[in-house]
Amino acid sequence: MSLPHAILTALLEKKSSGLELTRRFDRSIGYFWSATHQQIYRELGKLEADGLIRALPSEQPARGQKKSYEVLPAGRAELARWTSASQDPKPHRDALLLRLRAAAVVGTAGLEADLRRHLELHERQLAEYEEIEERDFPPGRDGAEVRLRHLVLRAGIDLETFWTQWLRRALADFAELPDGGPAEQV
Amino acid sequence: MSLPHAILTALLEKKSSGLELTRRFDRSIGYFWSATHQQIYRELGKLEADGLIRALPSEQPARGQKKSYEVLPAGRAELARWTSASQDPKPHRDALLLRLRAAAVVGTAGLEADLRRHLELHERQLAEYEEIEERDFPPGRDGAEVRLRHLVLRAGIDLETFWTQWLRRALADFAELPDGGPAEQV
DNA sequence: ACTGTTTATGCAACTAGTTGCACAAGGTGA
DNA sequence: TCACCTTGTGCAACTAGTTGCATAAACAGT
Repeated sequence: MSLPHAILTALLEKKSSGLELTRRFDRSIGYFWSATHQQIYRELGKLEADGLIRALPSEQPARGQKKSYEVLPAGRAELARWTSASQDPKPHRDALLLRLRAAAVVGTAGLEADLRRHLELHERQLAEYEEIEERDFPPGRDGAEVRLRHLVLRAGIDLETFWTQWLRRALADFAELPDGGPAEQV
Repeated sequence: MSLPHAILTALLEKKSSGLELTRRFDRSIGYFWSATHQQIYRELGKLEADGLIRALPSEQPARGQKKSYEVLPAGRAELARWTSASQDPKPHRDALLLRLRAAAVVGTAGLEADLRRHLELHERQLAEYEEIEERDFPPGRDGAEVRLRHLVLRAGIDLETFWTQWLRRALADFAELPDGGPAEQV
């Protein structure tokens, strides 16, 4: 139940249309809360109906016509409420770890190539984060807002660092395993 | 679409009833693929209908009567197929990171207490993983199956280590921030 | 006997996210 | 000027996961 809050945050950072939001979700917010454009448009409709945001009255709202939104005071209040409310962490689900556990019983055949592919994806993501860090967070004392955003980026960098290291270890382990793995014994 | 495969894996490790599966999801598989008992029973029904598992014919199947399942050859084949097939990583969603980003625009009031609570939860989880490692994976050369399972546990340990360190850094940063944060400026 | 608790199975309704597609406006090139 | 591509908005159906509750047997206490 956090997509509306992700949208409120993005809109507070900058008033945007649906498509602009979609683009920013692909680059920034979406790194830790992804959403498709269909979700975003649906949610914008709900948020507007609930009086948390409103469309900027600049242009006539027609299909194929850009429509920008801004956050209303009620929206900011709701976001502040949600941010400060205590929340339990949601259980994670990670298909790759599950597949490794499955490989322990049905064999590792074919898995190594995909581990390699995942390693590449995580390396690329890590490089992207590090570029953002270099560009947007040069060393030096910053205000609270910048430091908080930097903290979030650090989480992304450290997570990708973890994954690349773990995947490298996994691949090294695979190299020592008998070909095909446990399935041989079946 | 991985709950069926999580169940197949768990059943291959050990034939179980719905409740036994539920318990094991709470302790072990569930660390990276959680599921409620309702989900598990529903999925067991589907897997049986699809001919991937079957109920052990020992006892009469009545409500309130334990019913154990085992994996059929078709189920093992499907799990092997799924494990070796290439899969894209699913986009993550992390409410805590989103809240931090929101806090950058609406203020950090109330957030610190919850960060502290999350830190405690992750410390507890880390301790639990380390206990499991000590108990189930004593040092020494192991077979492929044990090494794969250890690798999965290492991922859990490293992830929890990341979170505890990141949260400690976040709390240290908070201590230096002006009280309440950016909301002050509003 | 009867009350309550634990173990065990399961259905139904709801919420959130995904996938596939449709529609409209404006620009580009043949 | 017609066919096609891009930009922008949006609906509908589907899939996966969550929440709330119902049912039944076994057992323990009184």
